[in-house]
Amino acid sequence: MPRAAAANAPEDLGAREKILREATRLFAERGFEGTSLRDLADAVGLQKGSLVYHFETKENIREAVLEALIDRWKDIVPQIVLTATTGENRFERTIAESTRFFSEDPNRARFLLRECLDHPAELQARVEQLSPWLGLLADRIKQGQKEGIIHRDVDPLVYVWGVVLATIATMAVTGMAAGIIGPERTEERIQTELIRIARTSLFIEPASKGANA
Amino acid sequence: MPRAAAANAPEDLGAREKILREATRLFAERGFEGTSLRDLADAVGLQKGSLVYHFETKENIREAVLEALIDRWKDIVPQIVLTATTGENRFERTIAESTRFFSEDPNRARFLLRECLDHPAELQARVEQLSPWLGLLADRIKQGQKEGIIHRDVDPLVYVWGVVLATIATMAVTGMAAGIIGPERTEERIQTELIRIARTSLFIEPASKGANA
DNA sequence: CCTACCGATCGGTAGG
DNA sequence: CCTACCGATCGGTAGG
Repeated sequence: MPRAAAANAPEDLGAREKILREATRLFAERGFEGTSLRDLADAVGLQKGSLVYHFETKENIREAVLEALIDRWKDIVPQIVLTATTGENRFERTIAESTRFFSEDPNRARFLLRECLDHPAELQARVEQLSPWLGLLADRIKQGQKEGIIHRDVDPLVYVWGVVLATIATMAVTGMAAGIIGPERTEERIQTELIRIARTSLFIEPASKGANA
Repeated sequence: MPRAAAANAPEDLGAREKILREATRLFAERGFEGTSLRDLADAVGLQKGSLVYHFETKENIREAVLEALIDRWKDIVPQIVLTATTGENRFERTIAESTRFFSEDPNRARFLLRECLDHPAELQARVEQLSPWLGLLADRIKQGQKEGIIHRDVDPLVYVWGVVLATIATMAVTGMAAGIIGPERTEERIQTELIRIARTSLFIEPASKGANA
């Protein structure tokens, strides 16, 4: 019986994970303030007292969801940086890997975007933990500038931040775009154009695929 | 005394506008569900019963805030389209005008972004009303493609949607960026890079200022 | 993990 | 536009 925070008995993991999964979805769709413990308990199939048993407070559930999301993100970032520095088609593969995390579950993007709005200071501190990794990507861009294959007037860190933010925002509201750009192949067209903008605004000349150092 | 929706007596405009102004701010900062009628009444300096007297329901306040925001946006869009089709430095001036509406009050961007998350279907319908204007911008891009000054592989509508969304998202979380890209000239650097990305990914060659048709 | 229950606050009404 | 008040729901507690 996990009365405190850290414990995790065998059967317990299932319950905690189920709660976190449904909480991610509901917080993403309706927001933290728009989701009651009752809503969440119903979605999981428990009584709300049981949620308190596992997490003590609603606020703790929010933090656990954020923590789990950022942990999964951290697992992926090193791989992204590696992709950005080795092999062929680096750029396309880097963007694709960055996008996948959010495109495979847009609720991650929605939850993160809501957190940016609800708790900007906390999110800023979290994102600063990723600074070293973003710095590595920025260094790659600086190197490309010296090599003459990347536009000299790119602001490397701002560019990286812009691409990350644009990816999250695009994925978060992906459903809305259909009304403007038409219902056919909406997601694919957005994805393609996002990559095109990111590539064309970065590299100097050969915009065709496979042309990156 | 305006008992119904449409009325507006002389002294009444002041109260309604005050309520809408504080509601925009609070909904932007804390979200609709995170703002109680009590919070709003305190901010305006009234009793919450008085808010109900003016708007009948909390939901009506949300709709009035959205309506007011979109009305102000609609006033600006035609001017933006005009700028995009005449005069020198069209591109820079077009982006600058598009950005100003949100940069002069980031709470507009925050509220709109929250609405996109809270009520995607409703926002989609609203944005569709702007479709003709966005279509005009897309037409300008298509013309530029024929003239050979804009990349042929640009997806015009998706590009326009992407720039609008990136602008709103950037302005909405502008405070967070300082943690990543440093505290100096943060906003200016973001603005500059956003314009650079938009310009470079659109025009084929002469990226220097003043070079647009 | 459930049942029963708590004070506080919610949006909204009534009456003036 | 205020005062007084309503039932419903909120997050959380107690006890098992």
